[in-house]
Order: sequence, then C-alpha cells, then structure tokens
Amino acid sequence: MAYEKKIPVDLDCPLRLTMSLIESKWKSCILDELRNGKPQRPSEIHKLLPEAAPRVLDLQLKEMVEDGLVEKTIYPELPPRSEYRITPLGLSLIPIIDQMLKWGQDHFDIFEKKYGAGKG
Amino acid sequence: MAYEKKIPVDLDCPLRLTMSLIESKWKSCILDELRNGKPQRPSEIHKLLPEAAPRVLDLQLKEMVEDGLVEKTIYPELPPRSEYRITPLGLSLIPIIDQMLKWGQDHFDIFEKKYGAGKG
DNA sequence: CCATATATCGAAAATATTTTCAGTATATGA
DNA sequence: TCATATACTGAAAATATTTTCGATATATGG
Repeated sequence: MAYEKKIPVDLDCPLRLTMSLIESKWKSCILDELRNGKPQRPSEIHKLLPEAAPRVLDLQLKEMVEDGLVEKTIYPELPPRSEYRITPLGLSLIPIIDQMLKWGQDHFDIFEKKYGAGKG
Repeated sequence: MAYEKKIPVDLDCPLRLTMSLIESKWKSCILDELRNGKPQRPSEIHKLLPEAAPRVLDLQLKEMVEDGLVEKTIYPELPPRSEYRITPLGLSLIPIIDQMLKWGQDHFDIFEKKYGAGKG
C-alpha cells in the first residue's frame, strides 16, 4: 500500500486516544511548560526545551493546535511574533501530566540505578 | 554517527521517564489487560489485542519485563508455555492508566466528531 | 508422515518520527 | 551592506518503531 498520512489520533479505544495525543517525544513537556497559562512565544519554548530542535517543536505545536490542546495567536508585526497558550482542553490533561511527573520522581532512583551513567 | 541502540528509558526528566515506559503503541494496553493481576499466556494476550502483531507484543513485553513492569514465568513443558504477570511496579502505573482511560472516555466525542469516520 | 499448537527469534520490509539543513521574509542596528 | 532576530516551511537525512515473514523446536492427534 502506498504511503498514507497517519490518522491524527487513535480512536480505537479511549486509552489509546489519550496516549496518542501526548505520546510524541516533546508534547508532554510542552504541556508542562504551558501549564501556568501564560502565552509563550516559539523562541521562548525553544529556550525552555533546548534539547528539542525548533522544527520539531513547530511540528508538534502545530498538531497540538489542530487537536485543540493549545491555541496560537499570530501578531501581524515585524519581526514576526506569535504566541502559544494552553486551552481548557489542554489544561484538563494536566492532572495526568502531574501524576506522571510524580510517578517519575518517586521511581527515578530505580531506573537511574538500572540504566543510568554507564549501566547501559 | 553509526547506528546505536537507543537508551531504554529516558532519564532526562521524571515526566519523560514515565512516558518512555508506556508510550510505545501497545504498552499501555498491555498494562490495562494485565491489571487484574492474573497471569496471561502470550497467546491469550494476542487474543485480547488482536490488532497487534504477535511479534510486537513479544518485543514490547520483553522490554516491560526488562523495565520491571511485568514478570515472566517460563514453564519447561511441551508444547511450550509461559505467562506474563504484572508486577507491583507495573501496578503502580495503573492509576495513570485509569486517568488516561477516563479522560479518553470523557473526551471521545470531541475527537470522534473531529477525526472520526470520513472526517480525516 | 503431516498439520496444528505453542513460544520464540532473526532479518528485513514498511512506516513513522525526529532532526538537520537551507531557504522565505523583513525590520533593526552596527 | 551585512549580521541578527524572528517565525515559518519544504525537503531530505537520520533514527526508531512496527509489521511481516520465515525459521526453530517438539508433543499431540489425524
């Protein structure tokens, strides 16, 4: 079969749906950075997540806008300016992000010991 | 740079750590299927998740065993028999799975309307 | 002897994701 | 004029993931 654009979200089951919205490498981090509700410019987000290539953030933010987790405002100025802000829908995912954050904190040591520095 | 095996889990931050343990296509579903604590044979898991290729479940279960989310018992019988059972560590992720499940249920309609049958 | 069930594996093919790179555009300030 | 900052894009390269396929092994039942 020829290449076909993947379905944006996974409607097979509610669990897969939720996962598919946030499982890309940087989406959960982006949500975490925008959680305070403050609009952020792309360049600011890049600074907050310096390990992510700007292009990836662009692409992932675009999907998040499409999915309704984030909204974008473009100001017709020069040099160009735009801002991303978390939506109520995106905000409703924050408790999940929080729980994952906490789980990761609580269990970090186990995985540090197992896989960390030189244990690969 | 030559191909190099990826780091098994992401130790960059607690959030990425948690995500990296469950973000593969079928891992969250596998956890959900094993949540009741009953050991399951590979062939049973395949039946529960018929859309996943057996090979993928093999590979993902192997990683989950390595990560300590699931444990495996091999019975030295013929024909071969083995069982996978969720561990306490895996069980500790179930509240997150539950929250994602619930979120997906609560918001399914939005995404059904947006992306479902013919709206692609 | 042959098909079936069972679990597992290696290898390759197919797909998807992430990253890099070079380009668009335009105001500002050296 | 030239570098810089800003946001954005297309294309291709690099990587990763998922799927398919064919193979191993061996008891059981036809």
